[in-house]
Amino acid sequence: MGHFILTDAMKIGLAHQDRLWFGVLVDPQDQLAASAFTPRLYRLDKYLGRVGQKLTHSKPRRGSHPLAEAMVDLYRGRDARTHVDLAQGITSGFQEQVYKILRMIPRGRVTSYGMIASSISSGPRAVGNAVASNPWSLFVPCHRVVPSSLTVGNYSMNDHPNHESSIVKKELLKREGVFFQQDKILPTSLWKPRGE
DNA sequence: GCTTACCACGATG
DNA sequence: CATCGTGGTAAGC
Repeated sequence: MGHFILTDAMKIGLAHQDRLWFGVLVDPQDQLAASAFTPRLYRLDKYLGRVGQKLTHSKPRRGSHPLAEAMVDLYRGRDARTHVDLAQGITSGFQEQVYKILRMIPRGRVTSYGMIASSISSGPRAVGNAVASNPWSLFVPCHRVVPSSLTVGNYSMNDHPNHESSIVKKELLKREGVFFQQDKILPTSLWKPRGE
């Protein structure tokens, strides 16, 4: 039986965004099965509930969990924990390859879909697909992937990508120390994955 | 099983 | 701006 943990509403200091909900799904071995944050509570419920249902066949419950706190810390730009146990075997092999690279992107830096693709001999759209279905929001930093144009690009937050989400992505990157000039990221902040 | 439509992309003109 | 190539997925036969 798994745990579906939902944290309290958070108020955060963005101009266009006055609150966010954070939640994590933790398996019986205390490994992180999924994490999500969104302005719409029902989306969080829906997403984490669905993953939980698939994984555990049991009703998740609400409560508190240190990982949820860690998630909020990450959101606020603090590096709470250096290591988090991620549940294994819930993503495809290709996704694993991509997520492994995401976890190497240093704080304060970004990389591009295309650069990841060439480092694993794949295509940028395929990488986009994988990045978009990252189950471990914030813990696996998919927000550090941007288009080759060095604009912030899209971010879905378990919804269709939209403007609000892109603002969140941009604020996250700024807080992590990525350099912007207007809406463009400076090339200094670009990090290149090592080839295979 | 196979086919197709859909994409958080990229290169080109 | 438009268009096309592209690889991986999931949903539909």
